[in-house]
Amino acid sequence: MRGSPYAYALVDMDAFYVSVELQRRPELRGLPVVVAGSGPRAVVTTASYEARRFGVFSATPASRARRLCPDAVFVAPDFSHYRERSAEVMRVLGAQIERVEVVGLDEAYLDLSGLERPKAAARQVKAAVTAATGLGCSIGVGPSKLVAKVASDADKPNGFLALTADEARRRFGERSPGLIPGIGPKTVERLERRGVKTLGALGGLPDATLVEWFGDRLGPHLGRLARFEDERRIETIRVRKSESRETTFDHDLRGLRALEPVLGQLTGRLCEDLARHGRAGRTVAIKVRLDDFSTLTRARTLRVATSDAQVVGGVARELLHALDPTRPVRLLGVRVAGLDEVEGEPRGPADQLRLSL
DNA sequence: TCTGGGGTCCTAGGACCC
DNA sequence: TCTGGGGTCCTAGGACCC
Repeated sequence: MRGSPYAYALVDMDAFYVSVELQRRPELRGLPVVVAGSGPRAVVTTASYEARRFGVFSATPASRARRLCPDAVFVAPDFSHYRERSAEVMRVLGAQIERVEVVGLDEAYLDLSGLERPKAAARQVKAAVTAATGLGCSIGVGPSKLVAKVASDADKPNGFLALTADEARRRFGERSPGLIPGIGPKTVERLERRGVKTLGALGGLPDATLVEWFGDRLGPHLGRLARFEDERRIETIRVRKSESRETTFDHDLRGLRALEPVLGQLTGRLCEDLARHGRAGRTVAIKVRLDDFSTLTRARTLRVATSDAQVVGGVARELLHALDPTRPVRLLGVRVAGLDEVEGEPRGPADQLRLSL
């Protein structure tokens, strides 16, 4: 990118799950299609652009989606299929560009730094993805991940937009801070309460003010984001730090008697997958969401990492008994964290010596 | 008819150590 | 007795992302 030694692209697959389903069921093309679970508490995973016109988006409760768009075709999600199609897409990206950071099933950053014509390279990637998979994508290009991401969001579906940081500031200066990934609804509200309604206004605030409002780390960070200042680099390898299984009940459950078998099933699934991948962790945690949507977590850290269902299950059960929720429970989850630490043993002086050598 | 599932990172406070 | 300061580990909650 002009003036910057760095260049990144963000590739975002257009309505990915829906697009994948439409390839299997082409007769649905042009119709409002919604990928969503079937239970009473299901939410929309992805909505086709036709369905979005009715106000149906990702995370819309399925019941509400039905009301907003009674003619929509509902399709049950098939994540193992989406994972396969995602791998196909990522293989195309990897064949075109050396350094790729996969962000989710439908998103990836490309490092275009050092290429003579980064924009041309990104256009070529877009064509290659569609040629190889038949799926559409939108690509943003910029001198930082942030500019690339916001540019990709600004021109979709089937979009392509390259911006400098300066161009991004000018183009989005009057837009809400919520446009920036990392500035969510809570922060937008806190800003609005203080009269800050645009990215331009936020970016122009003195650090001292932002520190006063949001603390000495978050405050200045928000200012930098608003000015599209972003130093993050591509991370081609991500180490998973925790793994969890959780479930929301169709109807709330009450009492340990009802919850315990579910906890056992969740633990079984989690530990089986952990063991299969040779992963283990030291911290066992449970998560309980009550009928009022408040969420409680309890955790205990062990001396030794484990993926043993008996061990994890025993700790999880103890945590649940100690918590003993009296209100009806709508969600129960179990998590193992600390997966990235040294295998097995706690860190004594000998380990520290070994690690420092 | 409210609000999935799987993650990451940050903050704040307490315990504990030197 | 009127009271350090820094560092690490841990827990709980919360914001946010795809």
